[in-house]
Amino acid sequence: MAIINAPRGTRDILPSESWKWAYIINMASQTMKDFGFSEVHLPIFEHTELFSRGVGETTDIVEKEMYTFNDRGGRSITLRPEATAGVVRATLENNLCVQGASAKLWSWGPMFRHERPQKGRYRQFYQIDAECLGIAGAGADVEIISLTIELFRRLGLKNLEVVINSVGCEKCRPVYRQKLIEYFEGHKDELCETCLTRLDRNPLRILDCKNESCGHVADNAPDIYDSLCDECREHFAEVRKGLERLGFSYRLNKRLVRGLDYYTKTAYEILSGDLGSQNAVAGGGRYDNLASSIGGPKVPGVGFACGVDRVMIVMEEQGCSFGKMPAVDVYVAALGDDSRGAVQVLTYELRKNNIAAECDTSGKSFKAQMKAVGSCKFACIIGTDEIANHSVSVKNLQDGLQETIAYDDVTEYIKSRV
RNA sequence: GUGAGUGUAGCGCAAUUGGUUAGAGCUUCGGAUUGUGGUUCCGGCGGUUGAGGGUUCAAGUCCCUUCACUCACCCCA
Repeated sequence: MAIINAPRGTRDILPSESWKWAYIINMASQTMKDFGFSEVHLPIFEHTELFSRGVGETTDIVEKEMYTFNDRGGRSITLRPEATAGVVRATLENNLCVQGASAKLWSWGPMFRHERPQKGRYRQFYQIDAECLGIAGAGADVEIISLTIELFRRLGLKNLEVVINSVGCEKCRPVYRQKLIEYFEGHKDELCETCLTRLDRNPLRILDCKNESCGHVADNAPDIYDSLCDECREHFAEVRKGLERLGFSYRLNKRLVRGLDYYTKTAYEILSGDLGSQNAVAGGGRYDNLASSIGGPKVPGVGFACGVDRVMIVMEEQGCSFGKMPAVDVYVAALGDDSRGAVQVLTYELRKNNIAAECDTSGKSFKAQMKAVGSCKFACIIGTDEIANHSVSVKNLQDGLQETIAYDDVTEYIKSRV
């Protein structure tokens, strides 16, 4: 019988990598704390409706990428394809944003999208996510963008590009949408097949199409900046001013249309050239209508998601540091079977004192145990002599010098030296 | 969902135009005067060549099917 393997698009994060993941998450945690964001843990599955209404019925995510199933009660459940909808749901449900209060929340964990896997794209992938809810002003947008940039700065990522745009609001976007439809109607024969269906469903997405012919048509399409209402125009100007004040450089891309319907006003992405085709390490924007689209009051929000898998790829590619790999400091070796019990006792004693210690439990010979010390700093050796003297032979594995230490002093001896 | 490429030991690889019993290296395990690691030396374990079928005297090698992985399209983190 063939061995069962992990489902397509999933993978195991093994010891050789997991400590690097911990480094990234710890860095995120510290950065979030410095920016005043509080961590939340949310469900990995939600009612399907949350995403179909929140993310948008016509988005690729909802149309073809969700892991949806009926649970035993007949409810339609979906493994979260993104984090924002869940955070907004939790904020409303727990009244974190009532009476003018705002909430700054962050989270991290797995997301699920049924796509064909490739470099930097998995069916189960991990995102670090931050959301600022209840603040309509551009200051919140700037804070979120600066948070993203600062996280990457701390992680040591280089050669990133910040791309921003404004996609308008419920007042001005319909106007722009109509202009686009009128324009593209006149160039139907030059559009690709998918763009023809986008024409009446989501014409903004045509701007984003990478098809050459569509690109040429889109080059001459009406400019969104000519259609922005005063409020959106001013908001966008303030975001840009804020970014410049903080000394960030960025690129404007009026064709940046993100694949999720809930974005209003600010949309941005952070791109890396070291990722291959999937070049976004983070993306986000403002979503002032999301709360009301899932049945809540109108609560403005802005946030971002960062792909941990992709950050990892870029960091490896650029040779970034992940800090020190965790290592055991002390190896306790038994010389002769009679001392195996004493070895386990001493090992536990060291561990109780927060000293990382290891001993053999598989019956290895003394020689084999000594071979296993690896990168330890000290070896503690217990044989019949040591048991008789109530002592331990402690060998410094860096200089090879060995001392005999009274058993009761060993923990202190090691503690002061690791 | 579409396209291309790749599947040989735990890992990364080799095997002439199809030709004996598929090989080294690393890892692992054991050993080198029976109480002392990293280096070195010696040895052992390890494979239904992804799976199934076909062509052939003969298939890791050629053909078909299938599965998996990778990259790309699409879309995005």
